[in-house]
Amino acid sequence: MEKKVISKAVINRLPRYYRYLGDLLEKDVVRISSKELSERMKVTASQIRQDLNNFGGFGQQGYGYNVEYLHSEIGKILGLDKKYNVIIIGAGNLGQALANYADFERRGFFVKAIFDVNPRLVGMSIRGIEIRLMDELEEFLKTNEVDIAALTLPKTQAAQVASDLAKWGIKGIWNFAPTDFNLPKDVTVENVHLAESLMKLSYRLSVKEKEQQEKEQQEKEQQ
Amino acid sequence: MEKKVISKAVINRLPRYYRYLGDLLEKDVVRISSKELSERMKVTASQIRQDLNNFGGFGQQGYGYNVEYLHSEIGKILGLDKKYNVIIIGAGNLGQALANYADFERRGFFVKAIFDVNPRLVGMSIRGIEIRLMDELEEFLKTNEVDIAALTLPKTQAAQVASDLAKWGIKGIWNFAPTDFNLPKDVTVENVHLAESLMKLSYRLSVKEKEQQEKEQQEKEQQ
DNA sequence: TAGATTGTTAATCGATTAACAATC
DNA sequence: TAGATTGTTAATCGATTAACAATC
Repeated sequence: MEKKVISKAVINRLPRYYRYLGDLLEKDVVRISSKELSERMKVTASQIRQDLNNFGGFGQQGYGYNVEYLHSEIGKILGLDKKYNVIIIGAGNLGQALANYADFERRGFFVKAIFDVNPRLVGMSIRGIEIRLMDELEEFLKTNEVDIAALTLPKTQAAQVASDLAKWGIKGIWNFAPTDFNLPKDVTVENVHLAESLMKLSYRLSVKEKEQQEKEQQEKEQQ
Repeated sequence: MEKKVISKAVINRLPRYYRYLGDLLEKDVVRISSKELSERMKVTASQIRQDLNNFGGFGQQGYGYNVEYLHSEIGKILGLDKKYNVIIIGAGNLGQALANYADFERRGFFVKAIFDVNPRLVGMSIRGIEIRLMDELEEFLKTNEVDIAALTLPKTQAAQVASDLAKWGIKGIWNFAPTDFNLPKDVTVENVHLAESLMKLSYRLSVKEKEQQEKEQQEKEQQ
């Protein structure tokens, strides 16, 4: 059996293809060629075709790709044809932001509960989703099938909670805490490190600033 | 002049080095070798040395790296030795979450104002940061030096606001809207696409599920 | 059929890893 | 000095791009 492992670079690009195809679908575009898509997405047509052919031949020679079909196929590849039960751990602003983001439901991600250590928040609910005390987490996981836990809590608590979650059978963690976990390899962790994203921005800003300064310096010297 | 362009892969790793070194610093670790760091970070020692030597020789043969010094040097490379004035556009949950995240200040990012189209929010303030009406944005940018605008608003409004910001001189955009912008190349955009991150997680979960199913299938056949 | 565009192989490019001389 | 570990060159590996035959 062809056990083809798809490279991480390809997988990182798939959601972006999915987004662009979804946008085209909304604009009622029926077909698109790799060339046309490449111009919109600012990648090479070659890369698009190469990427897609990791999963199968979705196009047709002389025609291109059917937008609706390709969108749906990439959705399947990304596992968006399934439903996921999600819990949010940490009812701070970020946790609440995720709970409020109804758009995730459209993709099949349903927030079932929010947990927090703060007893004052207990009983509150966001879009009908109840905030519960952390103490109830283990029991909740016994009686509810949960696919993904989003961790929006302080770094100090994150590691402990993550290993508890792994112990209690959670297989998917969407981690917003600025730390890496050491978990059994059957647990999949996807990190969102906001601080690191911001640092990449400041890196690029300061590189450009330096370039600007050097340019000005050169102009001065030429006088 | 050696105009060495640093590869994107290297830059993506820098904030993670910075985080690990910061953690070591908190634990009062004075020195670390590339080998030891590589074990903690689960990358090769070779990669660490190769990455760092893009920017200079920060280590010492036979000794390793001084944690405090290396941390500080990477901070400078990332532009964290400077201060950045930030505005947040979109006072929804995510915008408020960012405004409340005091930790950014520790890195030199200061939120100066929050803007929203909703007049009801105007006058409210978060951690002393005032929420203002979008109409005031242009004027605000004339009288305040703003380095970075965080865009936490709906996709429908994002593109227009982004091009306004570019027009009004903003050079750094931290974009949380699920869309790409087409801006002059002197504007640096760093994207945080949460939905895409979640899709990567569901991809990996569904690949593992498929593997699991195949395994069970094989076991059945062997009987 | 002629034209267009895919799927796929081959060539190129870049990034990672290995190896080791330099040196603290 | 001997041992350790860097900085850096060379080898390997993987990803991207180019090219084109296949085919709609």
